[in-house]
Amino acid sequence: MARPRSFDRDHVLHAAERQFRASGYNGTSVDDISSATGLGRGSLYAAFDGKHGVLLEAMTGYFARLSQGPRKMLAGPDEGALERLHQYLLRAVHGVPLAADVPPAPDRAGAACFAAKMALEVGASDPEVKRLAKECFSVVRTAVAECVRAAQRNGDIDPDADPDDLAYLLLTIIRGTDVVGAYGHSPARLTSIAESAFALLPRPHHR
Amino acid sequence: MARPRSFDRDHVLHAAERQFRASGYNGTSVDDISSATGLGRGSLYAAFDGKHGVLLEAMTGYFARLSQGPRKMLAGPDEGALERLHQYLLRAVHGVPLAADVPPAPDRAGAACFAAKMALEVGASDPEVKRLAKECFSVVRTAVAECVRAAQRNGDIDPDADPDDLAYLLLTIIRGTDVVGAYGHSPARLTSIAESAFALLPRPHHR
DNA sequence: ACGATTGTGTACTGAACAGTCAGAAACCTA
DNA sequence: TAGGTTTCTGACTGTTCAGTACACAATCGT
Repeated sequence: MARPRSFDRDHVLHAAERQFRASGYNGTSVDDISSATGLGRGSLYAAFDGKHGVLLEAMTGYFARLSQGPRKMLAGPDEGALERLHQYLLRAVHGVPLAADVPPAPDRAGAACFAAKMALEVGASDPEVKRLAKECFSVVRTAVAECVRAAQRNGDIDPDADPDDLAYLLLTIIRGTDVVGAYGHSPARLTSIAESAFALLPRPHHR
Repeated sequence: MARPRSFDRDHVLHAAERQFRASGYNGTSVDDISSATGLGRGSLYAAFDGKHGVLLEAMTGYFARLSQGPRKMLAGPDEGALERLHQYLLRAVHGVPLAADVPPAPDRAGAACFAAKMALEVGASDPEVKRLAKECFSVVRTAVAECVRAAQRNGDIDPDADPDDLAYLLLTIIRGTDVVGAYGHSPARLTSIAESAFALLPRPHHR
């Protein structure tokens, strides 16, 4: 009995995320979002309550998408946990996939953690953004810590090491590649960083 | 025969840097800079050629200031190089000092690498900013690599390890703490990250 | 003390901005 | 096919922005 909406909500949020990534939050105007998504200004305000609403929903969608990665890749039996961590590290340093079907990333700068990027720009004055970014970090860190514990149970990582400490360190490395990868290092170098980090993980003392 | 300028250039750039840090580049208006520095718009344009000029000069000044840190802390004889690296790591994860006389940092979010923050926001469309950020990363990485080599010569780090690989990894960790430290972890956790990273450095095999 | 020269602050301009609104369009039901 | 409801569209508003122009004040050599 009413006109149905003619756009796909997720598709719009995706386009907006790309735009925010490219221009930053304050560097993106509502007209930019309108152009990028194809939505008129009116529809934008009706559906998302303006620019800030678009950001929050885009970040929420990103969070849901991001969470699946580490959870799917890192969960599993104790056996093979170390290798899962290895593979996850190798992938994570190359950025967050923008969609489910594009595993690595076309360019590293555009594949930086969306939450981290927005938090660095406006998080200081935007508690909602700050909170969402914290959640993003938390979900990755928790999944990594759980995988470390699994590897410890399997005897692949030194049982004396604090799994939370290691998870914090690995998360820091992954986020660090967002910064240095975007404006410093080549993909090969990022792989090398991941391999170095993995190689330095504390192994159990033999006997 | 002419009136001398009545403001200290470095002091103005410092205040502008604080403002850019707090609000981001696009989130800072020329009036904001004017208020923060006490300079009128006219003087601002005459001395720095507008907002973008202020940013570039502020980043250049930051770069000069930043460079001194790792160079002073990391250079020295081979003996003690490992411990210098240790101390540098412990300090670096807590941020870049805003001035020479305030060693640690009042709040971690405000002490993130200025170059990294600006590069993440506008680097994609601003080659000058991108270049300055790369230089910042490069000077830290080079100093760290040199210190690693010194520690290797002294027998404190595994001579088979690639010092450049280690330097890239350590730089990534330091930059990563800019992100996670600002919006995730406590200072104590940052110290713990630095200690973990240091502890994992590859030591020489004891015979 | 004077005038040339430079710093300083304010007022102005055209453009871009976020947000609003009224009317046109599309859909389902009847 | 007509009615009612929701979405879409594009134009409009007041505000803010970056950058410029200009008048005034301050300083120094002479």
